[in-house]
Amino acid sequence: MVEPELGARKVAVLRAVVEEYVRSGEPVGSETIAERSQLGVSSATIRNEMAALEELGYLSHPHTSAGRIPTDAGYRKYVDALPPGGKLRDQQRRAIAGFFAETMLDLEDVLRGTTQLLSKVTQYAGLAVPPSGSEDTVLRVELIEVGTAIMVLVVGQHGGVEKLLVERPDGVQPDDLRRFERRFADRFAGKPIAEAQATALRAAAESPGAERALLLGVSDVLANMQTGARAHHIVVGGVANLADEAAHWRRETVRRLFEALERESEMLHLLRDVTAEDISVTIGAEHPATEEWEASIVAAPFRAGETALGAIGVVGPTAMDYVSVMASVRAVARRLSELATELGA
Amino acid sequence: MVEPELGARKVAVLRAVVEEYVRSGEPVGSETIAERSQLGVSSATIRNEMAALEELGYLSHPHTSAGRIPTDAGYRKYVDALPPGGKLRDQQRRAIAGFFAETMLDLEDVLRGTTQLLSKVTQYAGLAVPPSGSEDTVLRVELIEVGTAIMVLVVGQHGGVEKLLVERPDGVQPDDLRRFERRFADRFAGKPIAEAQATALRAAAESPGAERALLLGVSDVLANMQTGARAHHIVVGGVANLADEAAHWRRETVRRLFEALERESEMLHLLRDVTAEDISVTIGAEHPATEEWEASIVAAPFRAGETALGAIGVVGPTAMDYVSVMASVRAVARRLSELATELGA
DNA sequence: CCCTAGCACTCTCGGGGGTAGACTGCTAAC
DNA sequence: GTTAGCAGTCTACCCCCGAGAGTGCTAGGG
Repeated sequence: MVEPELGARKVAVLRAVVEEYVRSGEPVGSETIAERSQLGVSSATIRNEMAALEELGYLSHPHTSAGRIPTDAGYRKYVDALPPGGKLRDQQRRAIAGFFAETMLDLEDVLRGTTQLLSKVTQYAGLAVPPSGSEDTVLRVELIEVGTAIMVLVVGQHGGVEKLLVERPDGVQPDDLRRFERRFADRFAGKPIAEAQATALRAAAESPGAERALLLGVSDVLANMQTGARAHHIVVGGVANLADEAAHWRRETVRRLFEALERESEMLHLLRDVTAEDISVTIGAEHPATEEWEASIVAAPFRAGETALGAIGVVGPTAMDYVSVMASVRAVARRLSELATELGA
Repeated sequence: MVEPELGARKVAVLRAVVEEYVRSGEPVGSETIAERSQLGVSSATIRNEMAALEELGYLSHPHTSAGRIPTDAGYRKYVDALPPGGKLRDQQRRAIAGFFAETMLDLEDVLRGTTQLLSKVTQYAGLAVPPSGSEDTVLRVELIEVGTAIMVLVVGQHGGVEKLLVERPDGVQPDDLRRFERRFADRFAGKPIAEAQATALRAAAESPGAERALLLGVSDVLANMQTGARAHHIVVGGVANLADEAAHWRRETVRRLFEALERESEMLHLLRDVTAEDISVTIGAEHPATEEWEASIVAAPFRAGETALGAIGVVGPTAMDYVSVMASVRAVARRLSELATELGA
């Protein structure tokens, strides 16, 4: 694709239009831009620039006598042209600092809180994808009698816990459980989840009845740690903001958005893909998922040390305050990484 | 309060108005009722009855030349007059049976699925309150090294697991942990959560540094099992339906509803209160919470054997299909109780 | 005494028409 | 390259009006 090099003034006009539209929610006219932007040119000049920007596909026109609104491509251009280090408003900075000053030691709680923090700070909805566990290793395997069943419980190196009840195999005694537990410890402890899972499955095939059933249980639990259960869920906070900010969202769009948040899987892919970069912005039609609901997603990964754990982000209308949201997401991701590094070290 | 004894025909008219309004979403006229209900009287008679019902506070009038809509009191009267055993539509029966035919062994997953089932079957949103744990007893206490911290993990008799990371006290060795673990087992195993928590707290006061820190951790975990963490969360499914059915809900109302679902606490009280009865219906202004968002909640408790565990329910507009929703909630609660009884036995 | 037919009355909803206002795009001058 | 000025276009809004829906009331009938 040819990247049309825009003049500095066109960029300035585009920025002014985006920011004014985000602020007011209404199509922006040339007069407004001429007044509010510090460009020192008349509205006629702005009109010419706007016409050019429309030609280039960055702005559009609801109808002849209306002002301009940015297209998805326009938002993209705007975001890409943004100066790298965004500033937080004091209030936001304080909210974020305050949140991370509290001591919280359970990652799940932290993420839940994080989504609420993001939604409070940005006025949109906050998202978080918990660690998938695929980088984790097995720390401990426990077999515990619960009622008539056996609970298979695995603890990961990063403090993740996953459990499953399996039917108690006939004739298994408490002593047997302890014996199995020791055997499992020898076999699995310290191994990466995926490898341990494969081992468990292989071992199950060669083992007699009782141990077989338990090994299958272990395998299931490990499978869940990798891809299932906790890891398949995204954490969402502040969804009420979506129904509100929705002032200029159609009902139907809101409904679709909620459905997607509940289906989780596509949202998950979208956020997982983010893990490679520093911060990523997906705008409207750029992604089949977001196209459907005219939304943008700003997301950033968080890490413990060098290993990527998960991602956090914000969903909002394409007409969102990108500067502020990007700064917030980046700041929260950084703090979260620090916290995770500290915990996991 | 004087209970005005309504004539049978008034009850029939009220029922017809409620059902027609729920079906169509529009104010109902006397003509419509005369045609569709099998009362065999003319619209003029219906008009008289309607005027009387309005006088009694069961119906209201958006404006002079509009039909009637039920008031909250009208819905209440209608619900109370409903014949006890509601019938499920075949499709609903099948969906419910299918859901419970799958083997699921983790209560949390089951509840999550339950809310989605309810929302699918009723077209409103499904709710569930997990067991509070206050009826639970301690099955096992584990101390596990995770990174630089110690994870305190407690398993309850019903298979609930709760954990917390605490900082590792200075100079604690793996052997010490195992020693503490044995001591904790002697002290806490088999005791009710509340009692164990009190014991842990008392013991902490009398113990030296290292053990003290861990006992405090145990106490915190037990406290969470009773009232915190998991128990403070409600499970919600199918919220997208609220933004949809909202066809005749104001945006603002939808937003408030979502906020409440996220705040959780008031919703929780509302549902906890339900635990006493068989099935409970809260309509609009009957409860300060539901008044604000013009919604009704149909809820029922579920039990394992004799002990009440939690509750499930459905939130929807006051103009909901009570017959169908009540039948569904009742059926799901019954199946869920069976399942829980089986698991906990 | 209850029910019903009929009718006058009320009020909303939707469409038509006309206008004010907001922008644009163009042209011509600087 | 920029700007002032102006004609042209399209929407949003207001007002008005008539159709239609539904009520309440009254008078008559079983």
